[in-house]
Amino acid sequence: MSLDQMMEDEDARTNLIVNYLPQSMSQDELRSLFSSVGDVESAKLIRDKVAGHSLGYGFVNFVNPSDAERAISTLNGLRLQSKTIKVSYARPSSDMIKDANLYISGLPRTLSQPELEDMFARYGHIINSRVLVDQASGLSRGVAFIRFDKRAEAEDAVKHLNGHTPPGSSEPITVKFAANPNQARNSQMMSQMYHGQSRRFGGPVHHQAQRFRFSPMSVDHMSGGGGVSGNSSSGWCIFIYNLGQDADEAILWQMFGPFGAVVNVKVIRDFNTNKCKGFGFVTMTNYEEAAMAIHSLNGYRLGDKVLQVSFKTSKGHK
DNA sequence: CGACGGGACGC
DNA sequence: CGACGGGACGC
Repeated sequence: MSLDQMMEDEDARTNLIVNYLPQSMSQDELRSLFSSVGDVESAKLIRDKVAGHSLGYGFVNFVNPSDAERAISTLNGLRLQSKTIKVSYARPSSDMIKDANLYISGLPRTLSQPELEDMFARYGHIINSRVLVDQASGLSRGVAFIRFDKRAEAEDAVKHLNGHTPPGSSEPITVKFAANPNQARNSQMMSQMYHGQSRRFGGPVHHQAQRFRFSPMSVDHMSGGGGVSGNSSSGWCIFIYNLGQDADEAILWQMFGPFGAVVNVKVIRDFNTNKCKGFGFVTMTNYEEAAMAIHSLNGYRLGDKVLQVSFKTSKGHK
């Protein structure tokens, strides 16, 4: 047996994962709480890598397995502020358990959480699941999350159940990997933050040096030809090509926000992998600001790629 | 060298 | 209800 395996076996009986911690709880407070049960070898609060705020969960490794066991029985379900914490054994660390959270939509509104798990259980070990309900009515929204133990199990579930119509239903369900919470939030809420951005992306500076790059419909070439999509009430839709696969909504806000009123941004991702397909859209309210953004950002180098930025062409056209 | 989306992402 | 994968004296 390897040293890694021995240590893993040790950890399996002493290392706990603690979920649903209150936002304000610090790593010291986490350690302190669990020290009331026994000697804590280590306590780690997981934080956002860049922003540094708590992600609401952490790991506590005890010295003695018996204390870890007691911590589960005495602290699991403890109410702290508005939260009820969950204390359970941490699975051995592995990259196979990462990114195993699925997002399911189009579910029958009558489907309960146990029934949902029954549908998915054959593809692997379910760590947790949740059916989202409408706040006002308390009724199912037909949307759920399921976290599998292993990513491969989740992949298997996507493969078999995406597009599948449950017995007694008329509608196929969608099963895909869940976006991470940061990603999901960016599409809403950030519509206020395009003020105060630095000149990192040029900003609405006049007479900026131009980079000449091919763009089928950049403002420079826009005279005759194909229909530029929607002005009207929705604003001006801009097509951004050559984004990297990890591009997110935040980067689009950051790039276009300085040029004016941005009403919407969207990174187009592969349905299953959630990786960017290389392009996205930004809608801006005012033509002049959209034109300035296109003029300035077409040819902009983002990471190792040179962006092509233009008004979106009409649907169905290349 | 690749090229234009589209329901819902946490009660 | 609610953010489940860090860091690890290594290449």
